[in-house]
Amino acid sequence: MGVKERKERERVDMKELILKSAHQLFIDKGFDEVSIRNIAEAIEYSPATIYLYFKDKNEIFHALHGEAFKVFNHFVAGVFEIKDPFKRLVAMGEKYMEFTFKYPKYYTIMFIAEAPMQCDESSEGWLEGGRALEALEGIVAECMKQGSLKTQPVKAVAFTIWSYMHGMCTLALRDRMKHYTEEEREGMIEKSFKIFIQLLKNQ
Amino acid sequence: MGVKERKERERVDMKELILKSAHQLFIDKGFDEVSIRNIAEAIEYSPATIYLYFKDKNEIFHALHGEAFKVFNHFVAGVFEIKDPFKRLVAMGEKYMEFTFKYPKYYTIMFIAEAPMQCDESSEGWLEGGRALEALEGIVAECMKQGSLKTQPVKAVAFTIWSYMHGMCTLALRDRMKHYTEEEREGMIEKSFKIFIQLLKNQ
DNA sequence: TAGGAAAATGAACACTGTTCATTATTTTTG
DNA sequence: CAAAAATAATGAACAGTGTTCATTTTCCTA
Repeated sequence: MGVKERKERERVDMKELILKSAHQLFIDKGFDEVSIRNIAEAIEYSPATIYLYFKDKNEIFHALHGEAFKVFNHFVAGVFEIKDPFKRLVAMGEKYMEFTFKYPKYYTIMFIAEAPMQCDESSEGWLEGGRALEALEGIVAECMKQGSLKTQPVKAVAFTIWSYMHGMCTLALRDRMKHYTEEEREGMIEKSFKIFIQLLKNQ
Repeated sequence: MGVKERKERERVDMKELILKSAHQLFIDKGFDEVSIRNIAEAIEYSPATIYLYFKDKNEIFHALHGEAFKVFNHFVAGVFEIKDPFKRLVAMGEKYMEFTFKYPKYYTIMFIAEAPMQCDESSEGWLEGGRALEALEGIVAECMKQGSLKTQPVKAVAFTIWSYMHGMCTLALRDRMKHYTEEEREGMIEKSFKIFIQLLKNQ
């Protein structure tokens, strides 16, 4: 009498199949450029079938949003091996940039795409994202304890750092550095990052 | 024999009519949400007519991109009255934020929307944008001369400041501050801005 | 094996940007 | 002033989008 159980399994499998396919297409083309029909074709089902497993395209967005944060957290996990908190902070920043340019579509869905607003903050993506932010705040707090950062409200400092990293990454990602010459552009991010680190340190 | 001249005038008028209409719709709804048919309907012409005056929707994007930067430059123009360069820098940052939240659609087209790539850097928008960046660099240079900023490569420092401002504004604009409670969110931007100013100053 | 539930689908709806042959208007010419 | 040429505007179409729903197919149970 395990029919119900099997059906449930099949349902989960189907959701995963859709998501896996959407995921792949998404990395290649970006969310807006992937259509329900694309996904349907890839898994050899009718477009209407997708709607039996996901309410709408936004619900697929959600799932990918969560996925992206998981990939991110996994990607930066290595830096927590670093003992010195300030070095860890710097490494975190470097990893952040690396992630941005390695997975621009992920970055877009995580931080740039207009958020699917009906979602509760308890969704996979926001939870996973919150974890990343808490990790940053943890490092910042440690730095303050250690004395490598001036003691100030931890959350606000972490937010300041995040803002800077995010700003720089998105300016580059969205091609808003045309004002700089080719050569300038090359080193600008690197230089700026060093300057910002110095700003933080020299307090 | 002023027919040619009049026709040219009419052509310019028509382009302006289209743009004016597109502009209004755009501010209300954003670029992606405005369709050629919307614009056509607003000016009481057929959609096909639009294509006699603009190559495609992207060319309209361009024009709006330029417009947005003009509005921006006009919006922040007041700060140049301020004598003290560091105070001018701070005022500039405040105006930047004010602009962002007052004209989110403008901000989006200026800095967030995927840039229309076929465009040469000599387009209206980039020129006007370059002017804004140069203004910032000018202020930064003055601050260094005055001693209120540590002497460092001007362009890189200006880019660092811009990155921070841009990052914070886009995180807010794109609703990526859900991790903070309502009360936190209120003051977070303000606090962070103060922290950043202090970071710059205390060198 | 028949009947009912569940799953999958084809076709449609209302949109989108864009093109192009056709029609309407305006200007020039005989 | 009328005919011809040039210009301007359009309706209809194409290929695409997200989404819905009546219909069909598949599966499970009695």
